[in-house]
This record gives sequence, structure tokens and C-alpha cells, in this order.
Amino acid sequence: MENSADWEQKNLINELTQGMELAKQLQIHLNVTTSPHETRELLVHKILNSYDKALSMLKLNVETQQTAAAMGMAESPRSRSGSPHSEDSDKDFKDHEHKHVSKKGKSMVRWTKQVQVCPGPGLEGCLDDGYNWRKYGQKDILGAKYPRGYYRCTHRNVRGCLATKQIQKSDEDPTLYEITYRGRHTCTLITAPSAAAPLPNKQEEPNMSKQNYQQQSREIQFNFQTELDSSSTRDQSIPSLYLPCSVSNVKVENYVDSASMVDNNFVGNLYHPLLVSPSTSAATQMGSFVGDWNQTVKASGSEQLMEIVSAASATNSSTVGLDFPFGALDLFDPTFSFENPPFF
DNA sequence: GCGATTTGACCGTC
DNA sequence: GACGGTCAAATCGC
Repeated sequence: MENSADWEQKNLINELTQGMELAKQLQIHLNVTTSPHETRELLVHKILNSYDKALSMLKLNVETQQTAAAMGMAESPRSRSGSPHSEDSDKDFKDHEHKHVSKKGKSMVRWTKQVQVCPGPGLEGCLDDGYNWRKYGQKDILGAKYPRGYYRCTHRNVRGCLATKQIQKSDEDPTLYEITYRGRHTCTLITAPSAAAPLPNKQEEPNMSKQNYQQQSREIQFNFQTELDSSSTRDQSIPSLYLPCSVSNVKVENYVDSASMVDNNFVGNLYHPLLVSPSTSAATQMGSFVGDWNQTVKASGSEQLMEIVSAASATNSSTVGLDFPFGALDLFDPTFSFENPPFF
């Protein structure tokens, strides 16, 4: 077992190192204006593949450990659960869900993101994170001027996606929203692109029409899924999508969740439409994780990419945990920071 | 009619 | 007991 672990670790280091080298190459190509677009894309694909492999290794490892640990996991179902075996997928799921709910606060991945929205029409669109959210409650919070909205993933009933989020408007600045994400989207792991199509809910509808957004998101997700599934495919262009107009500050409040890490799919989350833009590819964003976790990367416009890549290249960390729960975490926010680095 | 939202009530945690 | 989180019936909108 010990040898096997060493071997896996070496492979992991190799993949991560390779990813870093590729990121460096990409950086060079980005500095050269004459560099063909295809070359950059190719590098992006390679980086993605490299990190995908690394992630798979990590996941496999974690999964093995967690499966054993989960065997003896205590259950604390809530009293209000209905019949355990119902034809209704909703009820069926709820019963399952109640076994996790009581542990949610402590064990689920939770992170907060502050979003400064742009005033004017389509304001709520800035809050969009690309996922389908359904509001299930609203509550006045003690000491808060504005009520807190509770949202869960639309695919919760059908696919058991446990992701939820809370939106709280700031007291001081009404244009500032604090969005707390809990859990991660498992719907994006199981589903075909059409099923996981991100679509802003009514309150967060962006300027783009609902239909267009949905279609575009589906295409993007599909394209990227295809890309990684078949690394030989090189000639597909990277789809583009607008980025939110928000300025965010992200805090990971409770990173390590062994249970959710098991099904964590970082690469899958990279298909997230908002994680894709012409100027900032998912791969280069991944590079930012290789850097110092205490570092706050601040960048804007085209400089953003370079700084993030630099952060990746400047650090020689090969033991970085890449199993991120940041499904909906907006890695493209011009400003993001992590408190309590989740690793090391 | 169906899906999403609202809102009062319930439950668990501290 | 207070508070936050969730449920579920009622309501709304397409």
C-alpha cells in the first residue's frame, strides 16, 4: 500500500508539474500576439487534461478512504420525513436528504461570495452564477435589514443535487450581495449537458434572454465535456460567454468536507459557463490554485489572466490539493481571496 | 395545468 | 428560548 501510494503521488506530481509547464508555455504564447489561436487552445486542452488526470488520482484516493469512513456514519433523520419508499422522486429524495441535513452545517462545503452588482436594469443578472436555482424560503435575519433568500438547485428532486445558496443583501450597501453557497452541484456530474444546463432563475435573470442563455450554456458545457472526454479533439473552438459584472470577494468558510469531496468533480465544474471566457480559460484559472493560498489575486481585464498565470508559475508547489468544491465559485471574479487555506 | 414563488409553521442547534 | 434553515400549502404567473 505504501508503494502504491508513493507511485500515485509521483504520478500526481508529474501531472501537476506538467500542467504548470504547460501554463508557462501558454503564458509565453499569450505574450506573443502572433501566436496562433489554435496553439493556445491546444495548450489549454493539455493543461485541462493534465489536471483532470491529477484530479482523478486524488479523487480515487479520497474516495477509497471515505467509502470506508462512510460505512459507520451515524444517521439523524428529521422527524418530518415522509414515507421512505415513495414513487415521488421528491419524497424519495427527501428521505435520503434528511440523513444529511443535520450534518450540513458542519460537514458541507460552504463558502461565501460577496457580489457588487451594477445598478440599473438587469441588476440581478450580475448575481447569476449559471446554475438553476429555485427559491424555497425567505427569512428575516436578526440584525439584518433585508431578508435572506434561500435557494436550492432545481435538479435537487430529480438528481439529488444538494447544492443550496443563500442570498443576503448587505445592510450598508444595497448593491452588495452576500451569497453563501453550501454543498456542490452533483447534477453537473451525472447529467448530460441538457440536464445540467445552467439557467438563471427569475430573480437573477441577466440581460441575455433566458432562451439564449440556456442554449449557449448547454452548448458550452457540451463542448467542453466533449473536449476533455476526447483529448484528441483539437480543432474545436473555445466557446465564449460574458462574465458577470460583479466584483466579488470569496471566502471559503468550511472547505474540507470529506463526504462531498468524494463526489467532487473539479473538472466537471470547470465546464461551468461562467468559468469560461475568451480571455480567461478554465485551465489558466486552475493555475491560480497552484499559487499561494494566502495570496489575493487582483487583476482586471487582460492583465487578470497574466497575473493568475504568474501566480501559478511562481510557485513550485506540487502537492496542491486540487479537489475543489468550488463548483459555483466564481474564479473569474476580478478579486478573489481565500481565507483559511484549505490545504497544507 | 404546471412550475415557481411566497409565507407561516415546524424543527434542530446553540 | 432565540434563531437559522427547511418544509409545504397557498398563491401566482405563464
